[in-house]
Amino acid sequence: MDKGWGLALDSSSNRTTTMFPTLGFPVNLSRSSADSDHHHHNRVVPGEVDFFSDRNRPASDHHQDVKSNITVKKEISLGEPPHLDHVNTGLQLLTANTGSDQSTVDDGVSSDAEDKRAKTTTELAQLQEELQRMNAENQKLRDMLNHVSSNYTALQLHFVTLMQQQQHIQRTHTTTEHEVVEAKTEDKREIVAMPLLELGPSGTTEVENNNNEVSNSSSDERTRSTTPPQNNNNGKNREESPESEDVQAHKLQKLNPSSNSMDQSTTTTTTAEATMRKARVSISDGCQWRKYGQKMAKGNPCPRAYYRCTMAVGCPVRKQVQRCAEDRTILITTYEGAHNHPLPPAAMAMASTTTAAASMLLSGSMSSGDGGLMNPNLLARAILPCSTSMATLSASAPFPTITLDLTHTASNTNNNNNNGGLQFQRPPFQQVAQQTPSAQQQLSHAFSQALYNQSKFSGLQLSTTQDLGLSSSLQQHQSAPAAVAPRPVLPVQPSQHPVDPVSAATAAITADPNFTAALAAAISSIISGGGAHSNNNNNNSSSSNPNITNGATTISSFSGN
DNA sequence: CGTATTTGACCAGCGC
DNA sequence: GCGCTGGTCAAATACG
Repeated sequence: MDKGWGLALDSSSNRTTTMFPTLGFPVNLSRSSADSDHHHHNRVVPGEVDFFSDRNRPASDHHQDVKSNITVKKEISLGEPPHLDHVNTGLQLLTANTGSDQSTVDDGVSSDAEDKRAKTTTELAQLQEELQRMNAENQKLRDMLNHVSSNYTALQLHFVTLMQQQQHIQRTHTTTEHEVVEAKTEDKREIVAMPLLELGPSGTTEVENNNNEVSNSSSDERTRSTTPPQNNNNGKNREESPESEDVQAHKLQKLNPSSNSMDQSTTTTTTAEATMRKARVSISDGCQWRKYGQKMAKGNPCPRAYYRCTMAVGCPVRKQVQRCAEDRTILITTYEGAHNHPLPPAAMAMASTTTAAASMLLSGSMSSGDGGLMNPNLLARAILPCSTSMATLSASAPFPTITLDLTHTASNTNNNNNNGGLQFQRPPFQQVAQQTPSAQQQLSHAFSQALYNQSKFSGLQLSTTQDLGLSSSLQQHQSAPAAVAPRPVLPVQPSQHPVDPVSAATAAITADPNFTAALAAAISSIISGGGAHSNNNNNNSSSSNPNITNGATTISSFSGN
Protein backbone atom coordinates (compact mmCIF):
# COMPACT_ATOMS: atom_id res chain seq x y z
CA MET A 1 0.00 0.00 0.00
CA ASP A 2 1.30 3.35 -0.87
CA LYS A 3 2.09 5.64 1.95
CA GLY A 4 -0.58 8.14 2.48
CA TRP A 5 -3.17 6.03 0.91
CA GLY A 6 -5.52 3.82 2.70
CA LEU A 7 -8.05 2.15 0.59
CA ALA A 8 -11.17 0.60 1.91
CA LEU A 9 -13.89 -0.89 -0.15
CA ASP A 10 -17.32 -0.67 1.25
CA SER A 11 -19.42 -3.43 -0.19
CA SER A 12 -22.60 -1.95 1.11
CA SER A 13 -22.26 1.50 -0.32
CA ASN A 14 -20.21 0.92 -3.36
CA ARG A 15 -17.92 3.61 -2.16
CA THR A 16 -14.25 3.68 -1.81
CA THR A 17 -13.08 5.73 1.07
CA THR A 18 -9.51 6.66 1.02
CA MET A 19 -8.01 7.40 4.35
CA PHE A 20 -5.36 10.01 4.53
CA PRO A 21 -3.38 9.12 7.56
CA THR A 22 -1.95 12.55 7.79
CA LEU A 23 -5.28 14.14 7.27
CA GLY A 24 -7.18 12.33 9.87
CA PHE A 25 -10.37 12.34 7.97
CA PRO A 26 -11.78 10.25 5.18
CA VAL A 27 -11.74 11.53 1.68
CA ASN A 28 -14.56 10.19 -0.30
CA LEU A 29 -13.36 9.15 -3.67
CA SER A 30 -16.38 7.16 -4.56
CA ARG A 31 -16.86 6.76 -8.19
CA SER A 32 -19.93 7.71 -10.06
CA SER A 33 -22.96 5.59 -9.55
CA ALA A 34 -22.84 4.39 -13.11
CA ASP A 35 -19.30 3.34 -12.70
CA SER A 36 -19.96 1.49 -9.53
CA ASP A 37 -23.06 -0.14 -10.69
CA HIS A 38 -21.79 -1.33 -13.95
CA HIS A 39 -18.14 -1.82 -13.79
CA HIS A 40 -16.95 -2.37 -10.35
CA HIS A 41 -17.40 -5.09 -7.92
CA ASN A 42 -17.85 -4.31 -4.34
CA ARG A 43 -14.95 -6.39 -3.46
CA VAL A 44 -12.02 -7.71 -5.31
CA VAL A 45 -12.49 -11.33 -6.14
CA PRO A 46 -9.50 -13.57 -6.48
CA GLY A 47 -8.65 -13.89 -10.07
CA GLU A 48 -9.86 -10.48 -10.91
CA VAL A 49 -7.77 -7.48 -11.63
CA ASP A 50 -9.04 -4.49 -9.81
CA PHE A 51 -8.51 -1.48 -11.94
CA PHE A 52 -10.32 0.77 -9.63
CA SER A 53 -7.31 2.95 -9.45
CA ASP A 54 -8.08 3.86 -12.96
CA ARG A 55 -11.17 5.69 -11.92
CA ASN A 56 -9.94 8.88 -13.36
CA ARG A 57 -10.33 7.70 -16.81
CA PRO A 58 -13.52 8.37 -18.70
CA ALA A 59 -16.34 6.05 -17.85
CA SER A 60 -16.43 4.64 -21.31
CA ASP A 61 -12.78 3.88 -21.24
CA HIS A 62 -13.04 2.33 -17.87
CA HIS A 63 -15.91 0.22 -18.94
CA GLN A 64 -13.97 -1.25 -21.76
CA ASP A 65 -11.00 -2.02 -19.57
CA VAL A 66 -13.02 -4.00 -17.16
CA LYS A 67 -14.54 -6.05 -19.82
CA SER A 68 -11.17 -6.73 -21.27
CA ASN A 69 -9.82 -7.79 -17.93
CA ILE A 70 -12.59 -10.19 -17.42
CA THR A 71 -11.92 -11.74 -20.71
CA VAL A 72 -8.27 -12.18 -20.09
CA LYS A 73 -8.94 -13.55 -16.71
CA LYS A 74 -10.92 -16.36 -18.16
CA GLU A 75 -8.45 -17.08 -20.84
CA ILE A 76 -5.23 -17.06 -18.94
CA SER A 77 -6.46 -17.84 -15.45
CA LEU A 78 -4.53 -15.34 -13.55
CA GLY A 79 -3.39 -17.04 -10.45
CA GLU A 80 -3.04 -13.98 -8.26
CA PRO A 81 -5.38 -11.09 -8.05
CA PRO A 82 -3.27 -8.07 -8.73
CA HIS A 83 -3.85 -5.56 -6.07
CA LEU A 84 -4.20 -1.93 -6.62
CA ASP A 85 -1.03 -1.39 -4.78
CA HIS A 86 0.78 -4.03 -6.66
CA VAL A 87 -0.03 -3.24 -10.16
CA ASN A 88 3.39 -4.09 -11.37
CA THR A 89 3.34 -7.34 -9.53
CA GLY A 90 0.02 -8.11 -11.08
CA LEU A 91 1.46 -7.44 -14.45
CA GLN A 92 4.29 -9.83 -13.78
CA LEU A 93 1.92 -12.48 -12.60
CA LEU A 94 -0.17 -11.88 -15.62
CA THR A 95 2.77 -12.49 -17.87
CA ALA A 96 3.90 -15.57 -16.02
CA ASN A 97 0.50 -17.07 -16.10
CA THR A 98 0.27 -16.36 -19.73
CA GLY A 99 3.35 -18.37 -20.33
CA SER A 100 1.96 -21.16 -18.24
CA ASP A 101 -1.20 -20.95 -20.15
CA GLN A 102 0.64 -21.33 -23.38
CA SER A 103 2.43 -24.44 -22.19
CA THR A 104 -0.86 -26.13 -21.69
CA VAL A 105 -1.83 -25.74 -25.29
CA ASP A 106 -1.89 -28.92 -27.21
CA ASP A 107 0.68 -29.24 -29.98
CA GLY A 108 -1.94 -30.25 -32.41
CA VAL A 109 -4.05 -27.23 -31.85
CA SER A 110 -6.35 -26.12 -34.51
CA SER A 111 -6.08 -22.81 -36.30
CA ASP A 112 -8.75 -21.55 -34.00
CA ALA A 113 -6.55 -22.23 -31.07
CA GLU A 114 -3.67 -20.36 -32.62
CA ASP A 115 -5.88 -17.50 -33.45
CA LYS A 116 -7.06 -17.50 -29.95
CA ARG A 117 -3.51 -17.52 -28.69
CA ALA A 118 -2.59 -14.66 -30.91
CA LYS A 119 -5.56 -12.79 -29.71
CA THR A 120 -4.59 -13.45 -26.17
CA THR A 121 -1.12 -12.18 -26.82
CA THR A 122 -2.50 -9.02 -28.27
CA GLU A 123 -4.72 -8.54 -25.32
CA LEU A 124 -1.83 -9.08 -23.00
CA ALA A 125 0.07 -6.38 -24.72
CA GLN A 126 -2.88 -4.12 -24.33
CA LEU A 127 -3.13 -5.00 -20.71
CA GLN A 128 0.48 -4.21 -20.19
CA GLU A 129 0.00 -0.84 -21.73
CA GLU A 130 -3.03 -0.33 -19.62
CA LEU A 131 -1.18 -1.24 -16.51
CA GLN A 132 1.54 1.16 -17.34
CA ARG A 133 -0.96 3.85 -17.88
CA MET A 134 -2.58 3.08 -14.59
CA ASN A 135 0.73 3.25 -12.89
CA ALA A 136 1.20 6.69 -14.29
CA GLU A 137 -2.23 7.71 -13.16
CA ASN A 138 -1.63 6.22 -9.80
CA GLN A 139 1.40 8.38 -9.51
CA LYS A 140 -0.71 11.37 -10.40
CA LEU A 141 -3.11 10.47 -7.67
CA ARG A 142 -0.28 10.22 -5.23
CA ASP A 143 0.85 13.66 -6.18
CA MET A 144 -2.63 14.95 -5.76
CA LEU A 145 -2.87 13.34 -2.40
CA ASN A 146 0.36 14.87 -1.31
CA HIS A 147 -0.91 18.23 -2.39
CA VAL A 148 -4.18 17.80 -0.56
CA SER A 149 -2.36 16.58 2.47
CA SER A 150 -0.10 19.59 2.55
CA ASN A 151 -3.06 21.89 2.13
CA TYR A 152 -4.85 20.19 4.90
CA THR A 153 -1.89 20.56 7.19
CA ALA A 154 -1.78 24.25 6.48
CA LEU A 155 -5.48 24.59 7.08
CA GLN A 156 -5.30 22.64 10.25
CA LEU A 157 -2.56 24.86 11.56
CA HIS A 158 -4.51 27.91 10.62
CA PHE A 159 -7.61 26.56 12.24
CA VAL A 160 -5.81 25.98 15.48
CA THR A 161 -4.54 29.51 15.39
CA LEU A 162 -7.99 30.88 14.81
CA MET A 163 -9.41 28.85 17.61
CA GLN A 164 -6.84 30.18 19.99
CA GLN A 165 -7.56 33.70 18.96
CA GLN A 166 -11.25 33.12 19.26
CA GLN A 167 -10.84 31.93 22.78
CA HIS A 168 -8.72 34.88 23.58
CA ILE A 169 -11.31 37.27 22.24
CA GLN A 170 -14.06 35.63 24.17
CA ARG A 171 -12.11 35.83 27.34
CA THR A 172 -11.36 39.46 26.72
CA HIS A 173 -14.97 40.33 26.11
CA THR A 174 -16.11 38.52 29.13
CA THR A 175 -13.58 40.21 31.28
CA THR A 176 -14.31 43.58 29.82
CA GLU A 177 -17.93 43.39 30.70
CA HIS A 178 -17.11 42.37 34.17
CA GLU A 179 -14.68 45.18 34.62
CA VAL A 180 -17.00 47.80 33.27
CA VAL A 181 -19.58 46.90 35.83
CA GLU A 182 -17.02 46.78 38.50
CA ALA A 183 -15.57 50.12 37.61
CA LYS A 184 -18.94 51.76 37.68
CA THR A 185 -19.68 50.26 40.99
CA GLU A 186 -16.46 51.08 42.64
CA ASP A 187 -15.70 54.48 41.52
CA LYS A 188 -17.73 56.53 39.15
CA ARG A 189 -15.17 59.21 39.18
CA GLU A 190 -12.97 57.04 37.17
CA ILE A 191 -15.19 57.22 34.22
CA VAL A 192 -16.11 60.80 34.67
CA ALA A 193 -12.53 61.72 34.80
CA MET A 194 -11.76 60.14 31.50
CA PRO A 195 -12.16 63.31 29.51
CA LEU A 196 -9.15 64.68 31.20
CA LEU A 197 -5.68 64.57 29.98
CA GLU A 198 -5.14 61.09 31.04
CA LEU A 199 -7.14 59.90 28.15
CA GLY A 200 -4.87 61.35 25.65
CA PRO A 201 -2.02 59.06 26.21
CA SER A 202 -3.82 56.17 24.90
CA GLY A 203 -2.90 57.22 21.49
CA THR A 204 -3.21 54.73 18.85
CA THR A 205 -0.28 52.61 18.21
CA GLU A 206 0.26 49.90 15.78
CA VAL A 207 2.44 46.96 15.98
CA GLU A 208 3.40 45.04 13.01
CA ASN A 209 6.27 42.71 13.06
CA ASN A 210 6.30 42.07 9.47
CA ASN A 211 8.60 44.91 8.90
CA ASN A 212 9.54 45.50 12.43
CA GLU A 213 7.67 48.66 12.19
CA VAL A 214 5.64 50.35 14.74
CA SER A 215 3.60 53.25 13.69
CA ASN A 216 1.42 55.62 15.42
CA SER A 217 -1.93 55.94 13.89
CA SER A 218 -3.25 59.24 14.79
CA SER A 219 -4.88 59.46 11.46
CA ASP A 220 -6.61 56.30 12.13
CA GLU A 221 -7.84 57.62 15.32
CA ARG A 222 -9.37 60.41 13.46
CA THR A 223 -10.93 58.15 10.94
CA ARG A 224 -11.98 55.87 13.62
CA SER A 225 -13.76 58.46 15.56
CA THR A 226 -15.69 59.67 12.62
CA THR A 227 -16.54 56.43 11.04
CA PRO A 228 -17.72 53.09 12.20
CA PRO A 229 -15.08 50.57 12.93
CA GLN A 230 -13.76 48.91 9.90
CA ASN A 231 -11.29 46.26 9.32
CA ASN A 232 -10.13 47.30 5.98
CA ASN A 233 -6.77 48.42 4.99
CA ASN A 234 -7.94 50.76 2.36
CA GLY A 235 -8.31 53.89 4.28
CA LYS A 236 -6.34 56.99 4.09
CA ASN A 237 -2.96 56.37 5.44
CA ARG A 238 -1.40 59.59 6.05
CA GLU A 239 -0.59 58.51 9.36
CA GLU A 240 1.85 60.25 11.00
CA SER A 241 4.48 57.94 11.33
CA PRO A 242 7.33 59.73 12.81
CA GLU A 243 9.53 58.18 10.25
CA SER A 244 9.03 58.71 6.63
CA GLU A 245 9.90 55.13 6.02
CA ASP A 246 6.75 54.20 7.76
CA VAL A 247 4.59 56.00 5.33
CA GLN A 248 4.77 53.24 2.85
CA ALA A 249 4.00 50.70 5.45
CA HIS A 250 1.05 52.71 6.53
CA LYS A 251 -0.25 52.89 3.05
CA LEU A 252 -0.41 49.18 3.16
CA GLN A 253 -2.17 49.09 6.40
CA LYS A 254 -5.04 50.77 7.98
CA LEU A 255 -5.59 50.80 11.63
CA ASN A 256 -8.77 49.77 13.20
CA PRO A 257 -10.63 51.05 16.14
CA SER A 258 -9.44 49.75 19.37
CA SER A 259 -12.59 47.78 19.68
CA ASN A 260 -11.62 45.94 16.62
CA SER A 261 -8.04 45.54 17.32
CA MET A 262 -8.35 41.95 18.04
CA ASP A 263 -10.57 41.45 15.10
CA GLN A 264 -8.03 42.94 12.87
CA SER A 265 -5.45 40.78 14.33
CA THR A 266 -7.60 37.82 13.76
CA THR A 267 -8.35 38.85 10.25
CA THR A 268 -4.74 39.30 9.54
CA THR A 269 -4.00 35.86 10.69
CA THR A 270 -6.74 34.35 8.65
CA THR A 271 -4.42 34.23 5.75
CA ALA A 272 -1.79 31.65 5.33
CA GLU A 273 0.81 34.33 5.49
CA ALA A 274 -0.54 35.36 8.80
CA THR A 275 1.30 32.60 10.45
CA MET A 276 4.47 33.99 9.06
CA ARG A 277 4.04 37.42 10.43
CA LYS A 278 2.60 38.96 13.46
CA ALA A 279 -0.64 40.72 13.41
CA ARG A 280 -0.88 44.39 13.73
CA VAL A 281 -2.44 45.79 16.80
CA SER A 282 -3.94 49.18 16.94
CA ILE A 283 -4.58 51.08 20.06
CA SER A 284 -6.76 54.08 20.14
CA ASP A 285 -7.73 56.53 22.77
CA GLY A 286 -10.76 57.45 20.78
CA CYS A 287 -9.58 60.97 20.17
CA GLN A 288 -8.99 62.74 16.91
CA TRP A 289 -5.56 64.02 16.18
CA ARG A 290 -4.21 66.22 13.49
CA LYS A 291 -0.61 66.45 12.61
CA TYR A 292 0.74 69.93 12.58
CA GLY A 293 4.43 69.45 12.42
CA GLN A 294 7.38 67.17 12.24
CA LYS A 295 10.90 67.78 13.29
CA MET A 296 14.11 65.97 13.54
CA ALA A 297 15.08 65.62 17.12
CA LYS A 298 18.63 65.66 18.26
CA GLY A 299 20.04 62.29 19.15
CA ASN A 300 17.41 60.41 17.27
CA PRO A 301 17.50 59.71 13.55
CA CYS A 302 13.79 59.32 13.62
CA PRO A 303 11.71 62.45 13.20
CA ARG A 304 9.32 63.56 15.85
CA ALA A 305 5.77 64.20 14.82
CA TYR A 306 3.47 66.67 16.49
CA TYR A 307 -0.24 66.23 16.78
CA ARG A 308 -3.01 68.20 18.26
CA CYS A 309 -6.38 67.06 19.40
CA THR A 310 -9.16 68.03 17.05
CA MET A 311 -11.99 66.56 18.96
CA ALA A 312 -13.06 70.01 19.96
CA VAL A 313 -12.15 73.49 18.91
CA GLY A 314 -9.48 74.86 21.09
CA CYS A 315 -8.61 71.61 22.74
CA PRO A 316 -5.11 72.18 24.05
CA VAL A 317 -4.07 68.58 24.09
CA ARG A 318 -1.07 67.75 21.99
CA LYS A 319 1.03 64.76 21.57
CA GLN A 320 4.39 63.87 20.17
CA VAL A 321 5.26 60.66 18.50
CA GLN A 322 8.75 59.44 17.97
CA ARG A 323 10.44 56.17 17.56
CA CYS A 324 13.00 54.98 19.98
CA ALA A 325 16.41 55.49 18.47
CA GLU A 326 17.86 52.32 19.88
CA ASP A 327 14.92 50.18 19.07
CA ARG A 328 12.75 51.52 16.35
CA THR A 329 10.14 49.03 17.13
CA ILE A 330 9.39 51.14 20.13
CA LEU A 331 7.17 54.08 19.62
CA ILE A 332 7.17 56.84 22.14
CA THR A 333 4.16 59.03 22.36
CA THR A 334 4.10 62.00 24.62
CA TYR A 335 0.91 63.74 25.55
CA GLU A 336 0.43 67.18 26.90
CA GLY A 337 -2.54 69.09 28.12
CA ALA A 338 -6.04 68.31 29.25
CA HIS A 339 -8.98 67.80 27.00
CA ASN A 340 -11.58 70.49 27.24
CA HIS A 341 -14.32 68.32 25.88
CA PRO A 342 -16.05 65.09 26.70
CA LEU A 343 -14.37 62.05 25.41
CA PRO A 344 -16.07 59.75 22.98
CA PRO A 345 -17.23 56.33 24.03
CA ALA A 346 -14.21 54.84 22.42
CA ALA A 347 -12.03 56.72 24.80
CA MET A 348 -14.26 55.81 27.64
CA ALA A 349 -13.95 52.25 26.69
CA MET A 350 -10.26 52.48 26.90
CA ALA A 351 -10.21 52.47 30.63
CA SER A 352 -12.49 49.54 30.98
CA THR A 353 -10.60 47.75 28.32
CA THR A 354 -7.40 48.20 30.15
CA THR A 355 -8.88 46.94 33.29
CA ALA A 356 -10.34 44.05 31.47
CA ALA A 357 -7.06 43.22 29.92
CA ALA A 358 -5.42 43.28 33.25
CA SER A 359 -8.09 41.12 34.70
CA MET A 360 -7.67 38.71 31.90
CA LEU A 361 -4.03 38.38 32.55
CA LEU A 362 -4.67 37.97 36.16
CA SER A 363 -7.01 35.18 35.45
CA GLY A 364 -4.39 33.50 33.40
CA SER A 365 -1.59 33.89 35.81
CA MET A 366 -3.33 33.34 39.05
CA SER A 367 -4.54 30.24 40.60
CA SER A 368 -7.96 28.95 39.92
CA GLY A 369 -8.99 30.08 43.31
CA ASP A 370 -8.64 33.61 42.18
CA GLY A 371 -10.80 32.88 39.29
CA GLY A 372 -9.22 35.71 37.47
CA LEU A 373 -11.72 37.99 39.00
CA MET A 374 -9.53 39.51 41.55
CA ASN A 375 -10.11 43.14 41.84
CA PRO A 376 -7.26 44.79 40.07
CA ASN A 377 -7.47 47.66 42.44
CA LEU A 378 -6.88 45.44 45.36
CA LEU A 379 -3.90 43.93 43.76
CA ALA A 380 -2.55 47.25 42.76
CA ARG A 381 -3.05 48.63 46.18
CA ALA A 382 -1.24 45.73 47.59
CA ILE A 383 1.62 46.48 45.34
CA LEU A 384 1.32 50.17 45.53
CA PRO A 385 0.32 51.24 48.95
CA CYS A 386 0.89 54.79 47.97
CA SER A 387 -2.50 56.24 47.37
CA THR A 388 -1.31 59.13 45.39
CA SER A 389 0.76 57.08 43.09
CA MET A 390 -1.60 55.11 41.11
CA ALA A 391 -0.61 52.51 38.73
CA THR A 392 -2.66 50.57 36.35
CA LEU A 393 -1.56 47.40 34.85
CA SER A 394 -3.27 45.47 32.25
CA ALA A 395 -2.28 43.05 29.64
CA SER A 396 -3.78 40.98 27.02
CA ALA A 397 -2.08 38.57 24.80
CA PRO A 398 -0.88 38.33 22.22
CA PHE A 399 0.09 41.93 22.16
CA PRO A 400 0.58 43.04 25.68
CA THR A 401 1.10 46.66 26.27
CA ILE A 402 2.71 48.26 29.19
CA THR A 403 1.61 51.74 29.90
CA LEU A 404 3.18 53.94 32.44
CA ASP A 405 0.85 56.69 33.25
CA LEU A 406 2.77 59.15 35.24
CA THR A 407 0.08 61.71 35.04
CA HIS A 408 -0.48 64.01 37.83
CA THR A 409 -3.96 63.37 38.85
CA ALA A 410 -3.96 64.78 42.24
CA SER A 411 -5.52 67.97 43.27
CA ASN A 412 -3.87 69.73 40.44
CA THR A 413 -6.75 69.72 38.12
CA ASN A 414 -5.94 72.89 36.38
CA ASN A 415 -4.11 72.54 33.34
CA ASN A 416 -1.28 74.33 32.33
CA ASN A 417 -1.24 72.78 29.05
CA ASN A 418 0.48 75.51 27.30
CA ASN A 419 2.69 74.48 24.66
CA GLY A 420 5.42 76.83 25.17
CA GLY A 421 5.50 77.05 28.89
CA LEU A 422 8.53 75.39 30.12
CA GLN A 423 7.83 75.97 33.70
CA PHE A 424 5.00 74.43 35.52
CA GLN A 425 4.15 72.55 32.51
CA ARG A 426 2.35 69.39 33.22
CA PRO A 427 4.20 66.25 32.63
CA PRO A 428 3.01 64.88 29.38
CA PHE A 429 1.89 61.47 28.70
CA GLN A 430 4.29 59.23 27.15
CA GLN A 431 3.46 56.18 25.38
CA VAL A 432 5.91 53.73 24.13
CA ALA A 433 4.94 50.98 21.86
CA GLN A 434 7.11 48.19 20.83
CA GLN A 435 6.42 45.20 18.80
CA THR A 436 9.25 43.02 19.68
CA PRO A 437 8.94 40.33 22.25
CA SER A 438 9.10 41.51 25.71
CA ALA A 439 12.57 41.76 27.03
CA GLN A 440 13.97 43.33 30.02
CA GLN A 441 16.41 45.33 28.06
CA GLN A 442 13.82 46.68 25.74
CA LEU A 443 11.52 47.50 28.53
CA SER A 444 14.18 49.28 30.41
CA HIS A 445 15.12 51.09 27.35
CA ALA A 446 11.61 52.05 26.55
CA PHE A 447 11.17 53.37 30.02
CA SER A 448 14.31 55.30 29.70
CA GLN A 449 13.27 56.77 26.45
CA ALA A 450 9.90 57.68 27.74
CA LEU A 451 11.28 59.28 30.79
CA TYR A 452 13.84 61.15 28.86
CA ASN A 453 11.32 62.44 26.44
CA GLN A 454 9.01 63.29 29.22
CA SER A 455 11.59 65.23 31.03
CA LYS A 456 12.29 67.26 27.99
CA PHE A 457 8.75 67.75 26.97
CA SER A 458 7.77 68.88 30.38
CA GLY A 459 10.50 71.41 30.50
CA LEU A 460 12.17 69.38 33.16
CA GLN A 461 9.81 70.74 35.70
CA LEU A 462 8.36 67.48 36.62
CA SER A 463 8.33 68.04 40.28
CA THR A 464 6.09 71.02 40.16
CA THR A 465 2.62 71.08 41.53
CA GLN A 466 1.05 71.77 38.24
CA ASP A 467 -1.51 69.50 36.87
CA LEU A 468 0.87 67.80 34.63
CA GLY A 469 0.25 64.51 33.10
CA LEU A 470 2.66 62.00 31.95
CA SER A 471 2.24 58.49 30.99
CA SER A 472 4.27 55.98 29.26
CA SER A 473 3.20 52.85 27.75
CA LEU A 474 5.18 50.07 26.42
CA GLN A 475 3.41 48.03 23.96
CA GLN A 476 4.64 44.66 23.17
CA HIS A 477 3.24 42.01 21.12
CA GLN A 478 4.36 39.28 23.34
CA SER A 479 4.54 38.35 26.90
CA ALA A 480 2.41 39.73 29.58
CA PRO A 481 4.18 42.14 31.73
CA ALA A 482 2.84 42.82 35.07
CA ALA A 483 3.93 45.39 37.46
CA VAL A 484 2.84 48.53 39.05
CA ALA A 485 4.86 51.63 38.87
CA PRO A 486 4.18 54.35 41.31
CA ARG A 487 4.49 57.86 40.25
CA PRO A 488 8.11 58.57 39.89
CA VAL A 489 9.54 61.70 41.22
CA LEU A 490 11.75 63.12 38.61
CA PRO A 491 13.98 65.61 40.26
CA VAL A 492 15.95 66.04 37.15
CA GLN A 493 16.72 69.63 36.56
CA PRO A 494 17.54 71.11 33.26
CA SER A 495 21.06 71.71 34.18
CA GLN A 496 21.36 68.23 35.48
CA HIS A 497 19.80 66.55 32.62
CA PRO A 498 22.13 63.97 31.30
CA VAL A 499 22.80 63.98 27.68
CA ASP A 500 22.33 60.31 27.42
CA PRO A 501 18.67 59.36 27.47
CA VAL A 502 19.46 56.19 29.25
CA SER A 503 21.41 58.01 31.85
CA ALA A 504 18.64 60.51 32.26
CA ALA A 505 16.11 57.81 32.69
CA THR A 506 18.31 55.96 35.05
CA ALA A 507 18.76 59.01 37.16
CA ALA A 508 15.07 59.62 37.20
CA ILE A 509 14.21 56.09 38.04
CA THR A 510 16.74 55.68 40.74
CA ALA A 511 15.55 58.87 42.29
CA ASP A 512 12.27 57.26 43.18
CA PRO A 513 12.48 54.04 45.11
CA ASN A 514 8.85 53.32 44.42
CA PHE A 515 9.24 53.63 40.76
CA THR A 516 12.33 51.56 40.83
CA ALA A 517 10.55 48.82 42.66
CA ALA A 518 7.63 49.02 40.31
CA LEU A 519 9.83 48.85 37.29
CA ALA A 520 11.68 45.91 38.70
CA ALA A 521 8.42 44.19 39.36
CA ALA A 522 7.25 44.85 35.86
CA ILE A 523 10.38 43.53 34.30
CA SER A 524 10.43 40.57 36.56
CA SER A 525 6.90 39.80 35.69
CA ILE A 526 7.58 40.07 32.03
CA ILE A 527 10.56 37.86 32.19
CA SER A 528 8.76 35.29 34.20
CA GLY A 529 5.86 35.44 31.81
CA GLY A 530 3.56 35.99 34.67
CA GLY A 531 0.26 37.70 34.45
CA ALA A 532 -0.29 41.34 34.91
CA HIS A 533 -1.57 43.06 37.90
CA SER A 534 -4.04 45.68 37.40
CA ASN A 535 -4.61 48.76 39.32
CA ASN A 536 -7.12 51.25 38.35
CA ASN A 537 -7.08 53.18 41.46
CA ASN A 538 -8.85 56.33 41.17
CA ASN A 539 -7.73 58.05 44.16
CA ASN A 540 -7.40 61.07 42.03
CA SER A 541 -10.25 62.91 40.63
CA SER A 542 -8.98 62.85 37.14
CA SER A 543 -7.71 59.52 36.88
CA SER A 544 -9.33 56.98 34.92
CA ASN A 545 -6.81 55.57 32.81
CA PRO A 546 -7.73 55.69 29.27
CA ASN A 547 -4.38 54.68 28.16
CA ILE A 548 -5.50 51.29 27.92
CA THR A 549 -5.42 49.37 24.86
CA ASN A 550 -7.01 46.33 23.56
CA GLY A 551 -4.78 43.42 23.31
CA ALA A 552 -2.15 45.05 25.31
CA THR A 553 -0.79 45.06 28.75
CA THR A 554 -0.94 48.44 30.25
CA ILE A 555 0.90 49.67 33.22
CA SER A 556 -0.11 53.03 34.35
CA SER A 557 1.23 55.07 37.12
CA PHE A 558 -0.32 58.30 38.15
CA SER A 559 1.93 60.76 39.66
CA GLY A 560 0.06 62.59 42.25
CA ASN A 561 1.49 65.38 44.28
C1' DC B 1 -13.73 70.81 -3.38
C1' DG B 2 -12.95 69.98 1.40
C1' DT B 3 -9.87 68.10 4.57
C1' DA B 4 -5.62 66.43 6.23
C1' DT B 5 -0.68 66.02 5.64
C1' DT B 6 3.77 67.73 4.37
C1' DT B 7 7.46 70.72 4.97
C1' DG B 8 10.05 74.88 5.09
C1' DA B 9 10.08 79.00 7.82
C1' DC B 10 9.65 81.36 12.03
C1' DC B 11 9.95 81.92 16.97
C1' DA B 12 11.49 81.06 21.69
C1' DG B 13 14.34 78.92 25.21
C1' DC B 14 18.74 77.52 26.52
C1' DG B 15 23.76 76.87 26.66
C1' DC B 16 28.21 78.56 25.63
C1' DG C 1 25.20 87.64 21.38
C1' DC C 2 25.27 83.63 18.74
C1' DG C 3 24.13 79.12 17.66
C1' DC C 4 21.57 75.04 18.64
C1' DT C 5 17.39 72.80 19.52
C1' DG C 6 12.58 72.19 19.93
C1' DG C 7 7.87 73.65 18.96
C1' DT C 8 4.53 75.87 16.03
C1' DC C 9 2.69 78.12 11.91
C1' DA C 10 1.06 78.18 7.41
C1' DA C 11 1.38 77.64 2.44
C1' DA C 12 1.76 73.91 -0.63
C1' DT C 13 0.47 69.44 -1.60
C1' DA C 14 -2.07 65.08 -1.55
C1' DC C 15 -6.08 62.42 -1.14
C1' DG C 16 -10.97 60.98 -1.17
